[in-house]
Amino acid sequence: MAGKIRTIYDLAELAGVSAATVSRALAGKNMVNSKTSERIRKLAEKHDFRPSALARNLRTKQRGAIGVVVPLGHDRGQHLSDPFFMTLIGYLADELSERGFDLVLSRVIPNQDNWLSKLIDADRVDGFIVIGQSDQSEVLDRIAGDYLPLVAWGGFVQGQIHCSVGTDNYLGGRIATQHLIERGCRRIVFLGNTQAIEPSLRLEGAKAAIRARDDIVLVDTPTHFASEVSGSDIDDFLSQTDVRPDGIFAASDLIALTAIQVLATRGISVPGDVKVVGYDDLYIARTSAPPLSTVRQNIAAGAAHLVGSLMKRIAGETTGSTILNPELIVRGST
Amino acid sequence: MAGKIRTIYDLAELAGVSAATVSRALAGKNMVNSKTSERIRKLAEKHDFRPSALARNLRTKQRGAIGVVVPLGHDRGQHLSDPFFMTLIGYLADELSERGFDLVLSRVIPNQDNWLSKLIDADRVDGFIVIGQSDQSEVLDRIAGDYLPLVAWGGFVQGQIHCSVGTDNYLGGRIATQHLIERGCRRIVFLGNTQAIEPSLRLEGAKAAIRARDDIVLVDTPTHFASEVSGSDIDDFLSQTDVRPDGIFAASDLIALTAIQVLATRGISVPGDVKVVGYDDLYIARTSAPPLSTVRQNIAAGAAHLVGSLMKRIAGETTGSTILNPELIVRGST
DNA sequence: GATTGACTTGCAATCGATTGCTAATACGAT
DNA sequence: ATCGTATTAGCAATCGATTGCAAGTCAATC
Repeated sequence: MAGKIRTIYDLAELAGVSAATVSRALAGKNMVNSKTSERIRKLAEKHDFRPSALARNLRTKQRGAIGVVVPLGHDRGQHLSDPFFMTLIGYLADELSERGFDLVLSRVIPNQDNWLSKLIDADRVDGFIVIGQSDQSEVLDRIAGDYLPLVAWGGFVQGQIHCSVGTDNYLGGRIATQHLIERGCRRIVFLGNTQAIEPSLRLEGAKAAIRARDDIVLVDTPTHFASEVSGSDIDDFLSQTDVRPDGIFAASDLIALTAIQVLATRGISVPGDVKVVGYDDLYIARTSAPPLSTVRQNIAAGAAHLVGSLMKRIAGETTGSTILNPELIVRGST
Repeated sequence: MAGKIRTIYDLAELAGVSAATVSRALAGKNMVNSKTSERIRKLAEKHDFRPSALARNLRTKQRGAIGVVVPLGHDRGQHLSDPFFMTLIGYLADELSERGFDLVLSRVIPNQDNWLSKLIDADRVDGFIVIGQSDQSEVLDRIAGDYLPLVAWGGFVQGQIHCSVGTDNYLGGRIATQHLIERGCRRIVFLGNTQAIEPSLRLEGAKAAIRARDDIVLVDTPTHFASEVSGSDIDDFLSQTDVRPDGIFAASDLIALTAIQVLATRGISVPGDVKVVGYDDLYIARTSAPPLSTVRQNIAAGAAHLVGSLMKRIAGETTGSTILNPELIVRGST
């Protein structure tokens, strides 16, 4: 009975009009008489009929979906569970569904240069949001010339062609380090993997903060850190270095918390012996012991900008990159 | 030049055959002459042409995508960033893309009973994986009669109609509690929100573990705990209760770690004064201080079973629920 | 009474594949 | 030379919408 209505033709027959009219009525075009339109709408509601999105997409060449892609190598560990990415994806899901788009999630292992072209050719989505460009900036730049609807989260570097949204990592690194200096730190260690663009910018900022001071030592990152820095990495590093740090600037909250744990096992107190500042201001930063001082990235705002820019690009406009301001949040660890 | 090939008709013209032949050659049907087929394949490769998935889907009524849906209320906090779910989603992404399916992520606020029907009616995917059924078990059961391709992660209860994959929460709760008892705990607190099915089963298991013993007290969960239990919730609870616990069984690693932090601020040592056991065995359980004893859920295996069952159901078979064995992992917190 | 124009509606082409059926060709067997 | 049987290829319908264009209705205007 009620299950009979599958297509607009069925509904058209039921309503005694043509499929074209049904299509227009359901699409809310004011081209049709308001009474007819209303009647059709009621009927559709009653049989809870929804026109096939697929057929519409074929005709209109719109997909109604956005690809969210996280490039990560298997050799780099299980990245997709990174709480920062996940929080961002959560907000993206909200923003996109509000605008009627599905979110198609892909994780790719960028071992071939054409991973992005392949995704684009598959033609299943209207545009892409790339999260965590890591070291794939050239790939993005190469594509950006031909393919408009693509926006990336992450660091901005002078001269880049693709559109990115992110916080000012350089500034974030600087204010974090300045904060440590103000708290009296003189031997500062930076923990993070500088192969990815964002951490390396944060390190640059940190260097800038100590530039004018010759009483302060910044210990550079050993670049062999995996992007998911583990406790033993940090432990090894602290054993090797002859500088006993009194301040740690970590490139993420996760690294910072790991560092605090490692310090605890060595009997070093935070913030007594060493002060620690993180990056991101995730939920876990608030609940840790001690609560973590950190550089806040406004993830909700970031998601809104990513989607906003992408929508403009889908509409054919070009957009510039967006750089949000990071904000220092001072808590118990410094 | 190279950009001219958009449809199989273009390619057909180029190859001097009909579109039907191109379609069959590209689909790998052995109905076409192998030389013709090879030639067409080469040509497609050269112009890197891929037939429109959309048009195919319209014709074949297959979508090539799976909906992964996380039901959560806004009033229940930002659930999507729950590290357990996210780890699971990561594995699901792998399993699905291996089988050529896209992963369409939706978070829904189940404030209307028809959230699932709406998703199904939208007809954009071949099937659904529901993660974290929480209190929506009836909704799933109601749908399960009519709609085959749906599998849920989570607890299994006798008599349920829908297909679920999960660990034996009852058993997990029992072995966790037995472990605490063996370690000498006599006043045990369960922390978790028993409105959701999984935690409530874990609590049942815990009760079973102490049933035979009358020298042991189990303090029930206050049900007003939000599903994302916060530190202050736990703090409040510990203040209210007159039983000073010597063992805590937390319904998730996250809750367990939060509890350990709260205890630390009260000057209570773990595992000295109180022993704590968590649930899930996430990455964070290994790196916490002290490392967390916990009940391990094999997430990778779970993802494989979810996708496996779903594929069978898409093919028209029915499948029973899968119950994986939880495993106690003993670390420093007990 | 004819013309105009604003509103509505329907016809039919189109998006880009897939596939049942038919037709043509080749090859071996009788 | 004829027939039977595989092979191989093409025609045309189909999936379920959208939309440009044409046509019809009806009231207002000249």
